[in-house]
Amino acid sequence: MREHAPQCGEVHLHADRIHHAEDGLPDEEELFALADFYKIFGDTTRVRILFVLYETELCVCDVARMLGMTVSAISHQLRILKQARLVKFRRAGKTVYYSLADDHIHAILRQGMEHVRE
Amino acid sequence: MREHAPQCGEVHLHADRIHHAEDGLPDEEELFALADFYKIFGDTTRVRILFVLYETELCVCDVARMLGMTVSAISHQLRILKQARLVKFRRAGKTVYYSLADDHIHAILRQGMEHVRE
DNA sequence: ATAACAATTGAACAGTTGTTCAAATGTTTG
DNA sequence: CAAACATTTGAACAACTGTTCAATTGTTAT
Repeated sequence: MREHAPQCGEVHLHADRIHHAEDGLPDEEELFALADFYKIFGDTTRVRILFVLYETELCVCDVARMLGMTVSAISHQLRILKQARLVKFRRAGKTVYYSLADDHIHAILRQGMEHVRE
Repeated sequence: MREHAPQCGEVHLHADRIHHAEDGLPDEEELFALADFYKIFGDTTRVRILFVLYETELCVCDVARMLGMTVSAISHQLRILKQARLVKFRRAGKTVYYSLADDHIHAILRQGMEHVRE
């Protein structure tokens, strides 16, 4: 990244277009944040976790059993979801219950699903 | 994946919750499609490309110059975006012009940006 | 046909990511 | 305090991803 870029011969012709395209561009920081946000949803395990949490809170063990995966694998992914503030948790004795962080997340999942179903 | 899952002692207590959570679950195929869809947006280069195409069509060379990357790298990513039907293209002589596939994509980008800006 | 240029493609490489396994926390109960 | 259980954590490994480089395709002009 950030090497000196090549030049096609039509720089002059496209100059106005390039200016136009550059005007409304979100800054780099925002684009990074956006990509990072999408990255979280871009894994099947994480999406599956989010959907089993759609209706109700569940403990790590239950999620693991429902998805047919190890508790460790789920815990690792829940940590990522937690850091991204997509899920929240509460401790009740030995067990930890996870749930979607807020209704905003429900909305995002619903929209995503609608888009896929077209 | 798909190994035999562990069991926490509280199976009985959580049984109803699990059933509830399982009911509305989208099938595996849809979840895969959803994750794949998000995966595309989960890369900084691709998101940057989509945003420079937000206002106007551009040729590969212009995109490369605007993002300070090689034509080859951009072309590879455009292929992915093309396969995912996020961009379309038209050929005009030697140059190939890319643009967002339809207004739906504009909407998705707008929404994503709003979410990041909170 | 040949040269020149835009774009695409494939292989290789480095960096990242998700799962597993083993060990460690934290919490409750005897 | 020790035992039992749910969860977390770290290291290691395999699989995947994005970029680079070199070679190729496709188009136009001479």
